[in-house]
Amino acid sequence: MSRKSSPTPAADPQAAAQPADGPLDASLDELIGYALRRAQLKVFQHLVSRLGAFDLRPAQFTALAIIQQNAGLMQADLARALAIEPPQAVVLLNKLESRGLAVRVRCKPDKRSYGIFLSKAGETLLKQLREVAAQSDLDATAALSAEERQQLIGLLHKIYR
Amino acid sequence: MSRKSSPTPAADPQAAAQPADGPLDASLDELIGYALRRAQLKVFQHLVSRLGAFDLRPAQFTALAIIQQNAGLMQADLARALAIEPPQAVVLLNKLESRGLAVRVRCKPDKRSYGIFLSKAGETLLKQLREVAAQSDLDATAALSAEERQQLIGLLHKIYR
DNA sequence: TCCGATTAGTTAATCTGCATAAAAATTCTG
DNA sequence: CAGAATTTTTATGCAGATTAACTAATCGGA
Repeated sequence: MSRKSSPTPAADPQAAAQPADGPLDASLDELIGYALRRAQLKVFQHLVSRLGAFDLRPAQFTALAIIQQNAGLMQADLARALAIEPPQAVVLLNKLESRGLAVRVRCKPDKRSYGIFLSKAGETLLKQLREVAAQSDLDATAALSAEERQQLIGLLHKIYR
Repeated sequence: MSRKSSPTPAADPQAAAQPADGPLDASLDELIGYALRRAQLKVFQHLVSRLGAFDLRPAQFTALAIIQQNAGLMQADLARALAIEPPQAVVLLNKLESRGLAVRVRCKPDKRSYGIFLSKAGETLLKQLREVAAQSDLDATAALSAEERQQLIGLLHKIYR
């Protein structure tokens, strides 16, 4: 029995899987949100399987890219950039650091915070990961032409910019 | 390590407290997967907040649409269509049934399985929900023109079809 | 017919990801 | 210097999802 009266239904970050493939139709294909979800799921899962070879998850890959692009940033900045809460940034960084991919460096002026940097190994790995991700992207969107990909990127940017 | 010649340029807390779209760049914007995820997140969260008024989540809305479009289907079919595991379909259906939106009807030839149907109330609500979802879609993609929306839908369909 | 294998659905235990809250350390301010 | 504010960390809890195990019903051959 579900005794879930749900007093606060609004704050719901990541929800369950919505769509799928199969013979069944939901007659929802004209909704951008529905199409977005299904396409995103496919591309995402593709990337997950590729990053699995490195025992990494997409969020960790993204974190590495953010750290490289903003070397020396603080954890709070990283959390904001990833749209996660600070405690999550801690566990994420712990993993990256325990693998020797990133390092926390105490800030001289403010000893509360750290500057975050990629290690040499992190830099090297990230370079590989970028190639892997780019290839995964191409594979997952093999049905599109190069122009269509650019078109799609442009449209998506308009939505979230 | 490396050159920290620029003394902590990360001191850029920024007033814009927007989650995923902050001042920080990940240099990942040319990846379709990255753009897809960010756009999907925005549109999805928009829909979540709209459906919150009905105490429903996107997966439940999708389930209603699938049930309507495939009246009499079995739970295993529903699970497959939603890309979820059977136990999850049970929870989902329990919720819908306890709200009087869907019904399980014992199959005559095979008393193990049920046929799933929308109730009258389910039909009525789904009609509303389709309008809500369509409006949410438009709101979340207000930056796009009508043509661009059609273009986008077409490109997305190519990815997941 | 009867017994084993299979299938549909359910239940329960567990895992995971994420959020909220509180704690610890440091800095800032008046 | 005392108190407020901040950066990070720890602790706790919750909702969603997966696996394994259980029940009930059907099927298939000896």
